[in-house]
Amino acid sequence: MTINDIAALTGVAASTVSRALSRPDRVNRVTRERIQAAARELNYVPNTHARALSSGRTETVALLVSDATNPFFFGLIRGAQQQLRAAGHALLLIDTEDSAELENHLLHKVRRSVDGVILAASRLPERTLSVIAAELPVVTVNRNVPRVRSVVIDSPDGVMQAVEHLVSLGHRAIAYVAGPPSSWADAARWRAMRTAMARHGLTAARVGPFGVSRNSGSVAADALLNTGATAGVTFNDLLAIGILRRLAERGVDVPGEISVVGCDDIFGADFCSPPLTTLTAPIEQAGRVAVSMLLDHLEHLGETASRQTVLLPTHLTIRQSSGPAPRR
Amino acid sequence: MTINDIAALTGVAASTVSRALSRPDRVNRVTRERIQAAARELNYVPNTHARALSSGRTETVALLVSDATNPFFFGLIRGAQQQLRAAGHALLLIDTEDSAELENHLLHKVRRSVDGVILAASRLPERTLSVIAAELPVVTVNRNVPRVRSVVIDSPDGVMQAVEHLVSLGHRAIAYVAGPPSSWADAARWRAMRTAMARHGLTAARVGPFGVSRNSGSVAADALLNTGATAGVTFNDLLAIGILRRLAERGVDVPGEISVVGCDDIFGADFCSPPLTTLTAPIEQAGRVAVSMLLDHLEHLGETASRQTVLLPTHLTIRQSSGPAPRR
DNA sequence: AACCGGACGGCAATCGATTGCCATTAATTG
DNA sequence: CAATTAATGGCAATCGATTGCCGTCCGGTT
Repeated sequence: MTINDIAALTGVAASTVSRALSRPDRVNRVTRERIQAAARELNYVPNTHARALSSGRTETVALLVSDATNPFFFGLIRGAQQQLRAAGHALLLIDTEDSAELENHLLHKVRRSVDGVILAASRLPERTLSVIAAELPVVTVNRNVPRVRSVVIDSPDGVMQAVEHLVSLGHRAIAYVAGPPSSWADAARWRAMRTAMARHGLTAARVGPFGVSRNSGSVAADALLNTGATAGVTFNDLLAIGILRRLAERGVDVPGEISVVGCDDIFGADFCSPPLTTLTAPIEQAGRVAVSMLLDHLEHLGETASRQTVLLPTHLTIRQSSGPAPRR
Repeated sequence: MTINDIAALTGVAASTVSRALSRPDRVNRVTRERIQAAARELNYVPNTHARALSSGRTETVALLVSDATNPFFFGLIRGAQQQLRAAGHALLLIDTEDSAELENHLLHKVRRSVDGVILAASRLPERTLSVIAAELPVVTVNRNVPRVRSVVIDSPDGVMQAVEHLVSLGHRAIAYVAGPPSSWADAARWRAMRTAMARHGLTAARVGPFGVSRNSGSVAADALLNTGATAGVTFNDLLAIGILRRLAERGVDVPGEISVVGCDDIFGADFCSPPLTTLTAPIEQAGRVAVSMLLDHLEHLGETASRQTVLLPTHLTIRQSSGPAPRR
């Protein structure tokens, strides 16, 4: 089942078999068809590693996520996987465990064994990222670095919508519940939050940073209550759901006493209790777009990129975790 | 940054470098250390593909899931990923889109590029599975095939617990909400359900099969109500959560009018409303164990396996979706 | 002194495909 | 009709590591 077996069987040279299979126009129709028939017959599958070794193309893309258990990434993985399969590429999934060091280490390790990488929620400093992008095709998700192509979900815009929503409901004291300090998205959201608040002559409170797990939600909920805010916008839904649970435990009525707005609209946001008002992000699409950009880039290496950054819109999905500000 | 560069730099043959790095005891201490130092210096990372080509070992394992969006698999992916990283192996994630054909096709495709595969929720017939297992190290999850090692989550036992639970609450008419017909686990659960019911002189109703998505939950809920059952045990939590939503829409009180028990205890099962009574499965552990078994098998190829099947216990986690049977 | 065996390291084949280059043949053209 | 060009397919090098085999050196035996 190697190219040589087929060559022997059809009485041509191995190189011809190779061509018949990968550059069909380079070989005569009848020869080609004979070869292809034989290949099909023998159930031939080219050896990925041999191909990679000689051609340099691996047909494999690595997707680095900071935490494989975070439902946010499920959509991303799904989208990426879909698009990659359509292109006949494989998906190497890598969990960086939220550590910049590990991320860097693993990146170096796979550098030579993939065609490119997608960095979802990279924790790497901008400089490192630039270096890596120079030696390996990279697409980042939710992370903007000069000269590195990226797909970013426009949650800052969404955060503004969220603030408008809350302000229109009479909220004046609104807090931002922060996520990981090394998260670019976190910084962007906080910035947007302050801007939006300022527009109404208000200033946003801020609590955190918190880890992005439901457990951190307990601490976050308590901190949120301490600010005296009547509404909180959280870094992501996981945190928000955790907060909701803690508030329920403490007997705090949501949205009666406090409103909570999440971010991402992950699996579960629509059926937690109360269902979460959140910024719906096109996560799966982000995964698909990231792959498309990467593959596109791979095909036109050397050419100047048409578009370096794709901004995906979000919208506020209002459910039952947000409501009118309580009367004082 | 190849083995040859290091060889040139240290003035030894490439073969010596290779040995110094992979079979340290085959080379003199001082030579070895000189080489290792140089390797570290140059930030050398062996080329995966070259290594795979000559040695046959790829240090890569494929994980095939039937649907990457199903939260059940998240835990599995996570567990597998963890264990693989610990062993320095890579994870190739493959989504078979619930199609036996595609699964088979993709398996053949990756056959030569991985050391082994983990089949989570395989849709393949037993015969095909046997054939594949003969030519490639395989570990299945939740699927029992002779001569193929596997880790199975003992949900049949859990189903019995669930039935006991429901019967003790006064339920007599209990229905099983079935999943995909090609799912081995589904068959096993249904069997367990009938056995458990029979023990009490009862017979279980059965509705389905349904696809495993929340949307199928709507249809399933209606079908479930039609049976007149006062309780339903579902193939999995995703379905159960979908059912819960539909029941809420229709104004049916859970557990007042009907009890619902899920299976797996996925993310979300604890915070849907009402929180779902379900069979808690050690999913992440299953992923870890599957990888361990596979790696272990790889190390002792040829030897007779110590244990072919690992059975992981489940337990019933009682939440608020199950309660006393309604009075008639 | 002759011999033996182990430690060490080099040589070269090998894994399976890709690809630049060249030879052959056929077709086109002035 | 000679000559240029295009189509086709083979040869052999190459990618980067691994590994079986062999030679050399050295210390220890008898």
